[in-house]
Amino acid sequence: MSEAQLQEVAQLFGVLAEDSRLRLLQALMQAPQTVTELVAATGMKQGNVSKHLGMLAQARFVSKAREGNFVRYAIADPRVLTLCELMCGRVAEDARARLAALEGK
Amino acid sequence: MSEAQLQEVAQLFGVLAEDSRLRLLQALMQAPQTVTELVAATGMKQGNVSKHLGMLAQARFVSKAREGNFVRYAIADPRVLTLCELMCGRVAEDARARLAALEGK
DNA sequence: TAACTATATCGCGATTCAGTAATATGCAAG
DNA sequence: CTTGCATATTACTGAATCGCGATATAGTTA
Repeated sequence: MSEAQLQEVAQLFGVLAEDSRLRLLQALMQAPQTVTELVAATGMKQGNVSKHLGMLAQARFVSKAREGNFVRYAIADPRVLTLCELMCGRVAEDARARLAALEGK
Repeated sequence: MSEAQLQEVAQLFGVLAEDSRLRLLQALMQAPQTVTELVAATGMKQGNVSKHLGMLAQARFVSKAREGNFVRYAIADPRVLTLCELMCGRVAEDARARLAALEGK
C-alpha cells in the first residue's frame, strides 16, 4: 500500500476522530436531517454544525441536498455505519471489562 | 450512546488517524516484530516508533511482550484489521473512480 | 558494579484544528 | 429588489500533537 494512500486512509480516520462529527453521524443514522434540525438535535452552534458537515461531506461519508432554503444531509457511505459499529462495540466491550474488574475487586 | 463513550470512540479513531501508526500496523500485519525491526522496516526514528507503538498499545490495538532486551509488538485486536480493510477499500474505490473519470474525459 | 544495547520518555519549535463570534452567501416570499 | 431565514465561510485564539534530538530507564553480560 502506497504512502499517499496511507495518508488518505489516515485522513479519513481523522474525520471520524471527533465526537462532534460522530454525534452528527449518530443523528443522521436516525434519519436524514437539515442543518437546523441537527443544530437542535445536537445543541452545537450552527457554524460548527455546518463546518463539520462540510468535512463529512468532503469525505463523502454524507451527502447534501438542497431543499428550498434548507440543506438536507444524509449518510452516503454505508461503510461509515460498519466502522462506527465496530468501534462502538469495542468501547462497549471495554466498559464491560472495566465494570467486571470493579466487581471482581 | 453516551457522550463519554462517544469521546472514547473518537479517541480510538484518532489513534488510527496517522499514517505513521498505520504504517506500523501494516508492518505488524505481516508478523509480530520488535521496535528495532520496525525502525528498520519503516525508516522512522526510534523515538517516534516507540511513541506511536505506545499509543497503539494504550488503545490495545497492539500488545507488547518483553523478550530479553527487546520488546515484541503484535496486533492484539482483530477489529483493527477490519477497520483498516474497510477504509483501504474505500480509498482504493475512490482511486478507481478518479481514474475512470480521467479516462472518460 | 560497569558497560553495552534496546526501549521509553522529555523538552522544544512548528503545525494543525476545534470552538466562537461575526460576516457573507443563497434562496424564497412579498 | 428588498427583507428575512438557512447555510456557509472567515479570522481568531487556545489546546493538542507531530517529529526531532537528547536523555532516562530497563535488561543483559562481564
